[in-house]
This record gives sequence, C-alpha cells and structure tokens, in this order.
Amino acid sequence: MIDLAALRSAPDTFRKAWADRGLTVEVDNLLALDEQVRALKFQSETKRAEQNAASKSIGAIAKAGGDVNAAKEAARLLGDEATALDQRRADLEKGLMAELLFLPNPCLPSVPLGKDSRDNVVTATWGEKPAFGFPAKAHWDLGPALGIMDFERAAKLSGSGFVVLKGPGARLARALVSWFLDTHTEKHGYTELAVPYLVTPQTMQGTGQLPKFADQLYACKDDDLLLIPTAEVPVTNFHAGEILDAAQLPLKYTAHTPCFRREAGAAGIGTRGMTRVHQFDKVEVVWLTTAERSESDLVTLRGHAEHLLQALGLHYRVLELCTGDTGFSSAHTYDLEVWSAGTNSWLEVSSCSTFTDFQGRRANLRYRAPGADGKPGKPQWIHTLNGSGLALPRCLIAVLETYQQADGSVRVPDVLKPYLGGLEVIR
RNA sequence: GGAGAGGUGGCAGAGCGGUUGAACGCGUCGGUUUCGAAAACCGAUAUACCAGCAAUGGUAUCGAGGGUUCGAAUCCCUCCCUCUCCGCCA
Repeated sequence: MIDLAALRSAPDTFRKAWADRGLTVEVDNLLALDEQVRALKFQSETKRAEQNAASKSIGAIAKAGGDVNAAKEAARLLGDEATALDQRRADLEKGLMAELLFLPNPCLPSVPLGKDSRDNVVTATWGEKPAFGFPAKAHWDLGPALGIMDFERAAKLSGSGFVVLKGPGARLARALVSWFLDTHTEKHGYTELAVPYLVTPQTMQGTGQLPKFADQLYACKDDDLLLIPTAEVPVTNFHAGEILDAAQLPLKYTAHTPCFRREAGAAGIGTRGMTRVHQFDKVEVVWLTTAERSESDLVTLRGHAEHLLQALGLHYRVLELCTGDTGFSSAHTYDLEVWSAGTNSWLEVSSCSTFTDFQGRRANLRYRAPGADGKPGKPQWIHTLNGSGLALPRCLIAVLETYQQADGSVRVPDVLKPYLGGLEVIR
C-alpha cells in the first residue's frame, strides 16, 4: 500500500511511477476522495467531542441531584449527528481503501524503464552453456526414462500440472531443499522457520496477493483459508502488527514450503514437464530491514541465491526487471535465470525484490529506533525483501539437463552427494 | 466435536456504567546521589489519526464485530483465540 500522505504531497511522482508501469491512475479522484474523508472525519470528531463533554456533564448533574432529561436529549442529538457524519466517512474511506489496495508499489527511480519482459536488462552472466557430444535431452524425457519423474500418474491423482518424483528423483529434491536450508542457516546467517501453508485472507493482503490476485490462489472456502503461493506470505507476515526494536534488524528468515498456484490463464505457456506446476517446493529467504539499508541488502540477498547456483555449477544470468515487468508489490527486482540445456532456454529460479515499505504498511510491520536525543523515536515502517533461494522444480530441471550423460544417466553435483548417501550417478 | 475458564498497557495484574487511556507492581528511559556502580529517591514511560509553527487540544483503541445507554474495559449478542477436562486423531 502506498502512503496517502506522500501521494498528497507529490501526486505527479506517483502518476509518473504508475505510468512507467503501464498504468493510468486517476490520482485526482483519489485525492478528492481523500479530502472528503478527512473533512468528514474532522467534523464527526468535533461533534463527538461535544457529545463527550455533554455526557460528562450529565454525570455531574445527576450526582448533584438535578434534572437530567434535557441534557440527555441534547447529548443524544449530538451523538446522532456524529454517527451520521462518521458513517459517511466510513463509506467513502472504504471505497478509497479498496482502490488503494489495487495500486502497485512505485518502482525505484533506478529501475530501467520498459514495457514488458523484453525490456529487462541482463546485468550479469555466470558460467557457460554446457557442451555435449550428443543431443541434449529435456527433463521431461530424461526424468521419466530414469524412472524418477512420473507425469502420467500425477495427472491421474490431481489432473494436469502436477508431478510425482520417485526414488532418487524424490531424494534429489529433498537433497536440494536440505542443502539450500543448511547453506542459508550455516553460511548466510538466516534463521529457519517452518510455517503454516494455509493462511487467512488478512495475511494474504499483507504481502499483496490479495485483493488483486485472488484468482491465482487456491482457497479453502469453508474455512476462509488460502494455500500459500510462496513462503513469502507467512514469513513476511510473521511479525505483522508488531513494533520491532531497531537493534533486532535486519531479521533474516529462511523457510521451505510447498507453493500452490492456480496459474489461471497460463495454460500452454512453457508448461511442459515440470517447468510450471500447480504445486512446487521452494526455499525462500526474507529480510525485515530498514529504509537506509534495504537497497544494499537486496544485493546481499541476491548474492545468497547466486551462491547456490554457483556451488551447483549451473550456468545462469541475472536480470534487472524493467518498470513494466516488475511485480505488483515490488519496487525493484532481480531475477535469476538458469540455463535449461535440454530446451535451450532460460528458466527463472529466483526473483529477488525489495518491497520498500509497501508490504510493511499493508502488514503493519514497524520498528522503533532511538531518536537523536536518545529517547525512543517514532515507529517507522519496516522495509521487506525476499528472494527464492531457490525454487525446486527448475533447479531440478537444470541439474538433470546440465549433468546428463550420453547414456541418459545424470551425474550428481558434488555439493549434493552427501545428501544422497554418496550417490555419484543417477541411472 | 462436547463441557468449563479466560482474553486489559513491554511484562505481571486491579478495575460499583460516569474526569479510567485505564490503579498498584515489575521492566525501560531520564534525573538526583556516587570516584564509578548498586541501592534509594524524583520524574517520565501505548498506538494511530485530526487541528496547530509549537506548546497543546481533540477522536479512536482494554481479542474482533455488532447492540443497549446521554455515557461501556465494565451490561447483552455473534465470532476469533488461549487454557483445562472429555472425545477423536497423524
């Protein structure tokens, strides 16, 4: 959620920021609505103050044994007026909020301008495309042939967009999760969380999935709970409503969860195999930090995700997303894309973003730092960051396709061997 | 799921429907004292919004939402959560 006070003081900045995202926002309407809300609020509060004063005097009159009926009637009228004004305020404000919740976070000024993914900027590339002396296969051929990946039986269980991993395939996925988590907690200083996969609508709103992206979420309607599309949701909201001590920051959390996504409207686009499925595992990293350091922390966070790809020996590139392709809640995003040798294409395995105070405001995440005079300062909004570290299916794809051999077997990357009981080759 | 108890400020814990935004205590911060510290004493210690240069004033918030009333932390209803016992269950 954007800051209404900021919108008031610099409407053109927001207008331009939203235009850069390809969005036309009727800023003047918002401001007019805001003005009405504020005026009504002032009026109703003034009335309420008069009523409170009147009520207070009734107590004194009654105590003195006087007649209280006239005063009661006067107070009742004041109360009715205040209620009427406040009702109008509440109606208008509800409408205003409903609009605000649909407005995306402005991108930082440094973000490259652009319309869509074609305008994203490649800022770095690591490693090289693996060279094979044979035609490289895609994972949807390699996996089933090795007997570690079963799409047909998955479809029998759950329909399209699901996969069953089997034997060494299942263990390889588990190895990746374990190694990711161990690396983040032991080398990068993260605290691991194991969180609920079902959350309330309120929680979804905190990170920005609701109200705008309801159609992408699986909902358990009988219980008013939704399946998380990413660990970002429960982890970022973990401290929702709290005022943290500045000395605690930054808080760095990592969590492994399955992620559930309806992928409505995505059918047919890069959906073959397990590149885009309705349920996948992911290790996420989340930072709660301050405005002063959120941008530099984003680079650090991205480095933690990159470290994993490098240690796995996977060829990847870093994209800086343009204004038109940056996600709704994000102000600045780097994507990491790994090379799929079997399909000659790049696959997004991580998206690292700073949300500035956008989620902090929605989730009511604040911190307090000592002021210049040493006394506790005013609460400030927390800046949130997150990144995949990393998304499982596409890492699995990249590992299989990168480490495949002529006979269809797959070598196990060195860092994962301890997690696979020393297994060298999946065959 | 059934029965019961309860949800009040950072914590602990009071609160006849009427100067209660909320006692007392602890904690925290500032000051006095001290060579320094402890102890003691004094004072200050929620959040948001609105008006104001500011001082300050106003409104709201005692799990959430409704209701009764001139007035609700206090009464009523609904819901949520926590705890205890029973049932069920990985």
